[in-house]
Amino acid sequence: MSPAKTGGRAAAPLTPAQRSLAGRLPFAGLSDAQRAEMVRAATLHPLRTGDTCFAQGAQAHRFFVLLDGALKLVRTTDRGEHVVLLHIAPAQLFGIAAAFGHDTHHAAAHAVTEGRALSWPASLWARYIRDYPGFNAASRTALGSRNDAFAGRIIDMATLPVERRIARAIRGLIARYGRQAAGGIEIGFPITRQDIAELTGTTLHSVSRYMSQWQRAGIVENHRKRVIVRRAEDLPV
Amino acid sequence: MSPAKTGGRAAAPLTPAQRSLAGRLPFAGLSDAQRAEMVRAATLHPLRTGDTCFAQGAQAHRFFVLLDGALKLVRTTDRGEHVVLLHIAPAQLFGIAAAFGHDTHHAAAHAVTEGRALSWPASLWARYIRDYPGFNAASRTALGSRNDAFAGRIIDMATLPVERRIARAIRGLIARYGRQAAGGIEIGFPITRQDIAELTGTTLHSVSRYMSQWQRAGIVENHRKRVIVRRAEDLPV
DNA sequence: GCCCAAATTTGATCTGGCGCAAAGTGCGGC
DNA sequence: GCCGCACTTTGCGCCAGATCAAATTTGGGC
Repeated sequence: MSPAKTGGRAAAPLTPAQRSLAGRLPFAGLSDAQRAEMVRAATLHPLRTGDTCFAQGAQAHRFFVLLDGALKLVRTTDRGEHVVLLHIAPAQLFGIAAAFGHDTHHAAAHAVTEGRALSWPASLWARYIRDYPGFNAASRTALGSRNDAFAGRIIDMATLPVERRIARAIRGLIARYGRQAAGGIEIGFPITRQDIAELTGTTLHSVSRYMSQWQRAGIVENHRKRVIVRRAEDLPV
Repeated sequence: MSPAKTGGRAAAPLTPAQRSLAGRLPFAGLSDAQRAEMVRAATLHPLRTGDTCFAQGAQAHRFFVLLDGALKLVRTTDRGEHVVLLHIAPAQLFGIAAAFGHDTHHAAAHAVTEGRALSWPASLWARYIRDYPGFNAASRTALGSRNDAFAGRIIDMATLPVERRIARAIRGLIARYGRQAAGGIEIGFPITRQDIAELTGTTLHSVSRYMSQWQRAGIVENHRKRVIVRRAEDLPV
């Protein structure tokens, strides 16, 4: 009945920084003691743009939650091609090889903005799943929404021509990471044409071509590593 | 402490048929009483080839486990194109909209062989997840392996030419549903060129062309709705 | 054993988008 | 403020694979 029995004796009170983190754990239904326990077990990772949280193929020693910022999960093929599988938004779990029954990470995690993440030793995964319903639910949500996203990607790649795939990818990024900008909504982190190509399974050339076309039509505004969408409703389909 | 309190009074003993089903529930760590309870709550669905377990967009009243046979999950786009998202093998959960937080099924489930499935009311999902660790684990496994499969598909579609996608799809089907046949291993259910096209995001014409090529090279043997692989190691990459 | 619908094969043509090449351009660093 | 690099744009030729069109095969139903 008492899950917070990690140490026999009473734990030291949380520092103010830890207390702040405890309040930001995106797991519902945890008691204060449980939040405290999780924060004590966690490591805080400040992330700068471009940082690698973990590499593809690395031992999955830890699993993560993103607190702030954004990152991308990238899988590299044996022939060196990069595919962006997913972008991670704050409050989402990532690096959860344990959930797939893997002992290595099958993709690399790269920060695309500065931000912060928390991580825990993989050995705690099963315990949190078992003892903390909110954590169990969060892990399930993570898997469920990834499934949705992946299924959508498969449909898109199987049925849509490149132009519309790019349009949908940009719409998706705007929906999840959009922020107000002069004259429209912009994707909330620096993103290159190459990145968009890796996200849509095409080449940076095609991405550039279609986006230039849209810019001429006044639908988007292109800058180096920035995309501002002026009229999302006019992006193809 | 006593989870099997569904009815106040003692439940009737299981019929032999029910007892047999109870033994086949693919959830580890259930007590006999729990197995009995699940079987009593379940509906048995005999499936004939071509049967629809549920349609895309239907209310997700129930979730399922496949006992025997095989089925495919198909999503149809707004423009009427079919994409095969996944094949389901025995012991796998499917129709688990609840796991994604959906209240409708986002794909149709069609039997590709005769077989049997069990289903439960969706209202029991949360209870089983909470009370039956083996069920919780199975649901997690289902989501995890789907994630893996989907991620693989995305990588393939983003980086491989059609011929190699078809080859990989056939390899995958052989690995999961292969059975001994005269002169090689065959895919364990009837499958058309069109089906393979919907599984690889291409056209039946391209599938037919490449498979004919492989047949001329003695790598496969093609029949109507049947594929026998003679030398899997010679399928492209 | 015949008939027919469904599945498959194959040919001919067309084109979206890739590969290659080269010229522009914005931006961080010094 | 200038330099250089990374990112971006654009043109051009080409080809994998889609589309269009038909002929051919297959096996189940009667």
